[in-house]
Amino acid sequence: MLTPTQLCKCLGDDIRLSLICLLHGQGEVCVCDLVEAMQAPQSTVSRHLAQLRQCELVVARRQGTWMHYQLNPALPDWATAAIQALVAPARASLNISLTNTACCG
Amino acid sequence: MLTPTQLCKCLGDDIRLSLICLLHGQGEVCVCDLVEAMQAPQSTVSRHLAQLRQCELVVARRQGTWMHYQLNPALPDWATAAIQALVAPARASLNISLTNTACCG
DNA sequence: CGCTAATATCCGTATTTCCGAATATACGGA
DNA sequence: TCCGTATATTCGGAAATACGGATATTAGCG
Repeated sequence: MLTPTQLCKCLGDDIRLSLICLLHGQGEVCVCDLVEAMQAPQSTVSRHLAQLRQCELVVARRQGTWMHYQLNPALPDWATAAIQALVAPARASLNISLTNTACCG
Repeated sequence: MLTPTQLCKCLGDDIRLSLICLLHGQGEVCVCDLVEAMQAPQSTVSRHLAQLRQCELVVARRQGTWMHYQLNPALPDWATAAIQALVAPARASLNISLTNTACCG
């Protein structure tokens, strides 16, 4: 079960916090869009996504060869509240933008 | 200036998160009480306090040989909100208790 | 000044985390 | 069944972080 320390550890990294920002309020986003937005190697993004999955911050759905990620809609309230508080200032300080290329269906 | 990533890094450690919980809603607490509550070596607690000071999450006031710590009352709103969201579940998962021995004035 | 108490800092070591190229896996289509 | 695309995992090494005993600093007191 997710603990506050684990949540903070997950969010205490620029790449992971950026991913959370990209997903927040966006519904599902596919990995290729995340990789492009992050300007980081695919393996790096994938590794961080795995970590977010492991903590159950995000959930993934496979559609053919594509994976669609979204924030776990079943997060505990305190986690949702913490993320909510952080997303806006994180977007500002990390320069987040998602150019929805919709590379996939 | 405090960034969301930095805040999360600070809170992403059991000892530091515990210290924040001990200070939250408590006004000033002196180091000896914190060391006792944490059941950790003094140098370890002091090192983590220094880190929290560096990020300006806490502020310290000297009174004679004692140091009194408290949450920085001038934190940005988003940081206050995030901490607020985390403190209750953190107290539960970390088993926090402050036996106010008031070792010092 | 010398002594003691409270706290901070140093420093060598152990542990954790991060990176990204290479490789593996899963899937759809020919 | 073989191929190409999308994504995940592996792995060795680099970098960051944590630890705690020893030591330094600061203050009060006689």
